[in-house]
Amino acid sequence: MVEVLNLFGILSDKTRLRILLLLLNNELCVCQIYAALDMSQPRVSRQLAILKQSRIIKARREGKWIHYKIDENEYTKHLLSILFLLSDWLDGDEVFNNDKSMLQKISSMKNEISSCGYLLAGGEKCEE
Amino acid sequence: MVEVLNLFGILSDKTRLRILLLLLNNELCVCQIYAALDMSQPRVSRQLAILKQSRIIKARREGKWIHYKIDENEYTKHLLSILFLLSDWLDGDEVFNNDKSMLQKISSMKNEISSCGYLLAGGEKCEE
DNA sequence: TTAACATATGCATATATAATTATATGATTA
DNA sequence: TAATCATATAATTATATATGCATATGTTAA
Repeated sequence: MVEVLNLFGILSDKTRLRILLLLLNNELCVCQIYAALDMSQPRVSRQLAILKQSRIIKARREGKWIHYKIDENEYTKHLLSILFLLSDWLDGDEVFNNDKSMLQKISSMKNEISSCGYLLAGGEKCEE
Repeated sequence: MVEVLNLFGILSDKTRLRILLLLLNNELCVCQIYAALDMSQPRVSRQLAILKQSRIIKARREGKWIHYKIDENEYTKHLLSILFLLSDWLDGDEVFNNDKSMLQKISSMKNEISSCGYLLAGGEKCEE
């Protein structure tokens, strides 16, 4: 029962839930996630660390970037069933839809994302 | 998305999850719940109040007793799908199975349950 | 090797929430 | 009406956890 409770604890946080819904069909780097969610980088990284420690997601380094995706194991098998129900339930949800369309826009960008403005139009540098 | 998050928050507490799993197929009075879970009455009542306020369960008074059952509405439709997945996932879980067999034992008792000992063999009075 | 960049993490703080104990409420029965 | 019983709730305390800010780590490029 501990596993179940832990899973629901994971899913009861808005940041984590939004991250997982983004990762449901995609492998993404940290910058794409915080840009899509319009959140600070530490905020996203902290939750990614929690998800990783619970063996819900897996990291893969590629140069400067670290990509995350859902780790497929016995535990996440159940998670995926739940997320599947959810994507149905959330159909029409404003936050959910907005996250998805944001992701769409930036799916091919990585270099254009900056940690100070989250998503800079033309890849400008941060102003200090 | 708020509803979804609230639901997962509800399900991430062990006391509440165990209560909901008991109520999945039964209407029960408070005393049966705290006896089956071997918990104090206030502890159970507090969580029942939270579940009721979230419109997950419904109360029905019958004399001295108050019976609770899952409130069937648009919201709990999704909850039930999840609980259904869960009862499968938890198959073999010790706490889950123990709760169920405890409930079995006391399903026909109500007068034999006392708030001081939770479940008294022959309906004795509490000793002060 | 230095600068720039992507990501992670330590610390401090704020907030939420569960449990216990004691007591209140409301119904029944003597 | 008084006593008893089932349940609810208030107050306190303890604990967990999310976030922001600052900074550390590790990689690439100049």
